[in-house]
Amino acid sequence: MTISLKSKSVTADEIALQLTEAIHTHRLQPGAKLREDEVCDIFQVSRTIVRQSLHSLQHKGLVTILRNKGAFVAKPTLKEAREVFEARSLIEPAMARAAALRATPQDVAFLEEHMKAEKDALDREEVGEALRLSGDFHVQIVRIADHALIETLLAQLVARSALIIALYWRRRNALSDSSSHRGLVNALRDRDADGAEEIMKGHLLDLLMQLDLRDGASGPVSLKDALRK
Amino acid sequence: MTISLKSKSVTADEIALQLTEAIHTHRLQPGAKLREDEVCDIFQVSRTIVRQSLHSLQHKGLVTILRNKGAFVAKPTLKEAREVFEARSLIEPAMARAAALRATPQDVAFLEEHMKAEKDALDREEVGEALRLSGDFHVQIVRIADHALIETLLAQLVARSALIIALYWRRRNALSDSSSHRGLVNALRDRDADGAEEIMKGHLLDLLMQLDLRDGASGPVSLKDALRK
DNA sequence: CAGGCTCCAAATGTATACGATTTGATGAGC
DNA sequence: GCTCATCAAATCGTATACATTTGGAGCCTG
Repeated sequence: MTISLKSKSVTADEIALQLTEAIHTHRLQPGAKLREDEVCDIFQVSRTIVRQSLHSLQHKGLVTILRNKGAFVAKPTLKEAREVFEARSLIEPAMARAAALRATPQDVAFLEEHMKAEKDALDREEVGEALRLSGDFHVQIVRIADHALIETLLAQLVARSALIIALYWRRRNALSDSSSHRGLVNALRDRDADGAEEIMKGHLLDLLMQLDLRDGASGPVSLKDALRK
Repeated sequence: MTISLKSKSVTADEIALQLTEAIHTHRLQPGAKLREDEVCDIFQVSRTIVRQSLHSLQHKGLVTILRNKGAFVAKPTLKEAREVFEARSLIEPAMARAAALRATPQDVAFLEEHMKAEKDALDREEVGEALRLSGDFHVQIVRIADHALIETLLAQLVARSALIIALYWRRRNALSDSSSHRGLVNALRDRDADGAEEIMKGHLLDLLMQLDLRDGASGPVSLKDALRK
């Protein structure tokens, strides 16, 4: 979190992070164009850096780059959306099980704090922050399971999930149903591997079931406005 | 293989492909340094393009880039190696099941051809090509399962697997044990979902069991020699 | 002679300049 | 009035020049 004071040193990662946040909080909607020069002006860096950011986000699946056309916030199809949650369903239950077998009291305390922060964000009606924390909860489970590769991998899937929620979610407030997270923390505390696995499995199935076919298209957004806070 | 004759039109992807092949065939060993200028000379392109390639390979997990230090062929730790195969064990059995339910006669014929090509490569003692085909077989299963996201994902894991084999394999020729692949194709042909899933599970477990703790370090290799064919 | 310091060459990081492609508008022709 | 060719502005792709960092050679010093 050390943000350099020298204004010149805005790194590609920082730009990617801010763009990611804008996407997660729906200030940047799927399909929005990300013109290189515009991003340059906003962050006061050269196109070299901006291009690094955009390519990085493309790898994470948040941005689609079309040669000679430009970069756009990714707009997952319904099939891609299902695939993301199917992939998570393959991975996360096993991670929940492993986490239950490894979780220390410190880990459980950390998750408790995490859930509290999520609830607070919801109470303050900071939906974007709540969404981010809700996704990060799943990543933290994998961290406790001590599986660095899948942690990286799931972070990407979670990032895409936020995008998908923007497009295909039936009822936005459904994500505030934190009973599954509560149950998971309890299972981890009790070293209940089977329980943790089952809860995670059901939780992800719930999420998948709430995907909807409605057309998620909506008007474009000014990039500059989206990044202003 | 095809080194473009028009010196101007070597793309970043082509360079990444050739480097990947050199890594897979162990002509470039884990830890080898990839100096930007050197790669520039070899392919006659600017550093811009080379940097794109190296970053792309970093994302795939084949190359590690250290800031202000340079790019190196990745050298997975034993833990990372195990994680790769654990991740595959979570994903691939389910894909084998899905593939068994969807495989057309054309798909089965394609896999038969694929296995034959692999056997031919082994007969010709083209170990690198055989290794590549053996890995690609797994990716093709996912393609048949019609899961684009996991197909991309597994392709990366398979690429890393080749690296791991270079470092941690107990007996190189073990990969020539193609009976599991044979069994998989049969299961797909017979629409035997349970069988396909079980075979894949066992196959990956076999692979994991053959990882060895021996130190995989070895001397550096000349980059130019590694790319000459 | 060991230790460390300065300075320089080499390699990477970043910005800018130039060229190629796309796009949207304009206007001629049907 | 509509269609299509043409062109200019906008935008992206690539190469190159400049800045920064690193690692080590060589020298000084204790």
